[in-house]
Amino acid sequence: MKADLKEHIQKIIPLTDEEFAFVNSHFSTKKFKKHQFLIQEGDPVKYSYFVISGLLKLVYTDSSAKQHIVSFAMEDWWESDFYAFYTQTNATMSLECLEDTEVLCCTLDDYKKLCSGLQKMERFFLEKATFGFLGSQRRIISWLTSNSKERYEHLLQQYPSLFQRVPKSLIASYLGVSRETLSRLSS
Amino acid sequence: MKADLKEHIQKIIPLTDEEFAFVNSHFSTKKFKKHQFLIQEGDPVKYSYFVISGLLKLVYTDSSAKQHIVSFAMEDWWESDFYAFYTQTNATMSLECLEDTEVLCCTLDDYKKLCSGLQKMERFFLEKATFGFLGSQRRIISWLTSNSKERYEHLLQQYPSLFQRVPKSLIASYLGVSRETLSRLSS
DNA sequence: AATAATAAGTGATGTATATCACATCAGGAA
DNA sequence: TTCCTGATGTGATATACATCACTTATTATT
Repeated sequence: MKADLKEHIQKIIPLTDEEFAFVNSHFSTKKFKKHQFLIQEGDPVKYSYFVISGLLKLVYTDSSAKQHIVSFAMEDWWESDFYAFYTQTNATMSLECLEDTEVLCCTLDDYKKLCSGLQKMERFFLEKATFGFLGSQRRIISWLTSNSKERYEHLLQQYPSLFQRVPKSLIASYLGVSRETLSRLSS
Repeated sequence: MKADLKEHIQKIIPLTDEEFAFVNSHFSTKKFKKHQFLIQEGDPVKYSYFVISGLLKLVYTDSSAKQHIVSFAMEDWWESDFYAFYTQTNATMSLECLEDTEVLCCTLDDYKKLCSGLQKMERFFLEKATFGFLGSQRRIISWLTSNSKERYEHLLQQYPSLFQRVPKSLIASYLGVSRETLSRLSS
């Protein structure tokens, strides 16, 4: 299972077995069932998660109790309420399983030790953060330049598997349109 | 002028004079006049920029030649077409002066040397990338949860000075509404 | 198997926003 | 000055999308 993490890191930076043992010691494994919460809005955020298997949704609930999908997290993705995690404040979002899910967990303390103890890991996280930023920027550009139908088709093309795994109402919420509109777009 | 950079870095990580001299040696200074381009769509992106004074717009031009403001960059901000910069590909966006602007320039090569040569700088850039990501995520959430008027008011409250410095048509483009709609919102 | 809950499609209607057209005003260049 | 360009406001109209209401199909629960 933890072999997944090693491979994931190696895509960016090669690690010796010894180095990986060090990395490994900063993670713990947890399993969750569908519908379980890894993070609940209002609670402290203890971990940053690396998804080994399964699927999660990161949800922001607005003042009128409407839920918005901020992101999905599938195999090989990192997810958390990162703002709350880094600043050690309470969660403003929730993280919930859409399928049975297995994750590796890393506390902020372990994250910092990992970065200080092994410069390669700081490099690794820098690369992750950079491309995370670029991904968000692309999503913003897609908002600015495309209509709902184009955004829908772009997502379909980028993550076809997602459409097999989650109800369309959640896809709609991620795209920022109503489920009725999404239904009409796809027909 | 370069004192600005030192102060900016020190907000995150203290540097000795010697360390700062090392950092400094990886930047060059450039000045641009209003309407000049730092990056032109289609050209290679040689630098990542730190804004000392002035104001820039990062613009994405869509297939129907319509311009969209991806971001503004003011004093103390880092800006570039980061995807093109990191991957050394050609720019898909342009970066243009809205005012006379002075910047510090860093090549990808120097960026890498900075990170390898001084772990503090890798830490610094990791923090910048992380909070850059979080900023973009907040902007996405604001898209998902708010209407145009709310997004307008939120921006006004967050960056009141921007409204003194740029025409409202550009604010509209940043918010993703037409300039006519923005005009009606603000009245 | 029976019942309930969730997912998905679709019509009718209202609303926010884009688009087009035009008027006004300010600042810079000849 | 006079001319031009860019910025801003505002009416009229078109359009994309949300919302509400209802139906049908699928999946989960007892």
